[in-house]
Amino acid sequence: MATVRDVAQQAGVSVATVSRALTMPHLVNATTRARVIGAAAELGYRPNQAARGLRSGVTSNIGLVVPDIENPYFAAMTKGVQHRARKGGYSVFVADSDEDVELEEEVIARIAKQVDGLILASPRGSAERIAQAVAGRPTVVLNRRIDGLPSLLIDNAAGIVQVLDHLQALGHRRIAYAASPMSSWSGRERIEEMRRQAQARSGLDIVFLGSFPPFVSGGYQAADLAVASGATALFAYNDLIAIGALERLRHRGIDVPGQISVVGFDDVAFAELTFPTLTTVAIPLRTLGHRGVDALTDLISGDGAAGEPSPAPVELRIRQSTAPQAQTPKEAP
Amino acid sequence: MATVRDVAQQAGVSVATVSRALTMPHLVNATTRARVIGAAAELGYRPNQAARGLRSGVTSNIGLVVPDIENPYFAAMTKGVQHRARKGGYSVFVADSDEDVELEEEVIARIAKQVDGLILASPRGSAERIAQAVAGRPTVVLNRRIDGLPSLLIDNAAGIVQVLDHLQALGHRRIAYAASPMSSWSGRERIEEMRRQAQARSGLDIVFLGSFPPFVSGGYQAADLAVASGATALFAYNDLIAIGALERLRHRGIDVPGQISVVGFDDVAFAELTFPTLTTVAIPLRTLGHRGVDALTDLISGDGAAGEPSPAPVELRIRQSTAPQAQTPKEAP
DNA sequence: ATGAAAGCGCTAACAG
DNA sequence: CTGTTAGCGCTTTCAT
Repeated sequence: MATVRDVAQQAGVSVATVSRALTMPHLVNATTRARVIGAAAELGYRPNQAARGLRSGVTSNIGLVVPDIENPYFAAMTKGVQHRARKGGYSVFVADSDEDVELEEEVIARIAKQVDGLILASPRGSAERIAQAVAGRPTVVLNRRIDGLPSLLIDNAAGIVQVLDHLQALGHRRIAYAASPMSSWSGRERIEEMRRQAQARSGLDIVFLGSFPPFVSGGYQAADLAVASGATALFAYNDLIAIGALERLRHRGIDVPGQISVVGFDDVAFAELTFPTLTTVAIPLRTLGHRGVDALTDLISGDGAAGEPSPAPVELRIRQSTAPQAQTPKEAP
Repeated sequence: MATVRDVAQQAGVSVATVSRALTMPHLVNATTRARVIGAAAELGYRPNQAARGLRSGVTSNIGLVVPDIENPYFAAMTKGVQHRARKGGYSVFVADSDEDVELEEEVIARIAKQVDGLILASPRGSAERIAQAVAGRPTVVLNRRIDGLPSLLIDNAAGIVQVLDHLQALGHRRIAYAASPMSSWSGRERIEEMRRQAQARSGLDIVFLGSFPPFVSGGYQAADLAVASGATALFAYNDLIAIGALERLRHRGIDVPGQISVVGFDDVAFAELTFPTLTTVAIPLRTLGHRGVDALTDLISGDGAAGEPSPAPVELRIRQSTAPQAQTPKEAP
């Protein structure tokens, strides 16, 4: 465990010079700099970030808070954050709150002092309490708006419009929407847009179902209700619900998309591996993670932050789970 | 950002007393303790772990290194680690090495000084260089053996025996094995056991295919080769390959399990959502994460470590992707 | 361009 | 039981 002192001794200079040679190379003579670098390499010296942070206020760490790292939605975001963070020289604390809002504040408090900033991917939980938990730390929020904190949003409304356009074009006139709990920010945003569209579109009958837990299990419930409602298409709050519905419908022997079309939202990794493959709205999850890190570093360095960026575009991925309404019950194309 | 000093002032005691009241409550008078706790709460004081670690050598942080956080296999392990770590009062640095061995050493070096210990879930990469990168830090390795480091293994051999027993009982006599690259430790362990079983079992013909990348894409290749080999069953190194094979076979119109049975390994979350659902060997991934944290804390505190623990048991989960060899090509039961 | 010294927030010795 | 002091490893004035 070599320290600056060891390197200084080895190089025959003071600790201050070692520090300078490593962090502000231009302030030190080329020859001595080389000696220091050499000594550091020889001893396998790695600076102690904690000590560095204590003195300078810069930890080169960021914190990421997710409700469930095993959920492919958050796993993809995390991947994006990790990737960009590494490139920026940051290490990342990942805090999994286990879907527990109380725990979320606790884990935030635990890491807050050890990071330069935080990225929150917390769809649930009270905005005020979250805002208060991060108290002062530079913080970016993903796919949610919290007053006073910069947010990176996605264009939920556009996704919904694309889905409804698609389903209407296929001749569907009665569509079931499987909503998430209203505790979810994007759940609220999506259902509001659905309501708006239900008003705006004539000849379209939207049946609101739920709420359902935004997991595969929620889809089991949603499928039965959708069938009972007489809808010819089921649009789920997210892919997990849609995937659960697919499974339930298969168990019941109801053909998708022959008898009912199914659409998800998010385009998680497995959406193209289901049977039938899932038509869904692709969110740039990895990119959102990238942009989260970028926004955070901007925030930390004080520059940028020139107004909220526009919501990230989404894209409808048409796969096998949707087909024309009148199609005879056979395999999808 | 309240510090000990602020709390001390507020409570009318010295900083040392504040520190004691918070970390060794039994050493301080009940009345003053209450005053300190009160003052701390009032000011919203949270100790700076970095400073604490610098002085005491205890950071209450652990590091977890995975090749790809988005891979459901590692996501599940991570979940287990997170969960247990939180209960133990630890925060966790998660380092995603992006499947890059060089990067792995780099990220380890970056976090090593900020943690009390490391958990490595790195199937690839040179054992020596890894052992050297963690140099001195308490470290536990998951599902891999590295000389000099405590390992938590799983019973790969038992899993393979169970699969082959199962397939033989179903009448399969010619089985293709889709291997992973030999850079993977468990890949080597599994193929060795397959070779051993191929020798030991008479009347069983094992066709070794590959290696294939241990991802869904690898399954596309494996499926075609398995079919061409005349095998009636395909046993894949892991679930991702198996899932890829399932998809490829479906595209080719080859019925599973009617024409060929498919078996995976790992039982990742998605394995029971494929079509047909995947017969596979369940590894207690979450539990492995738990045990990793436990082993690490034992290692840190010096106690325990009484010899290597026995490999974690695995369990064959028979689902729809396997059926008797002679079965007529129709839907699985 | 370099060194000496102070100090980030905290805990561990050492007194009392 | 409590306060004083030193110092973890590092960066940053302040001198020189």
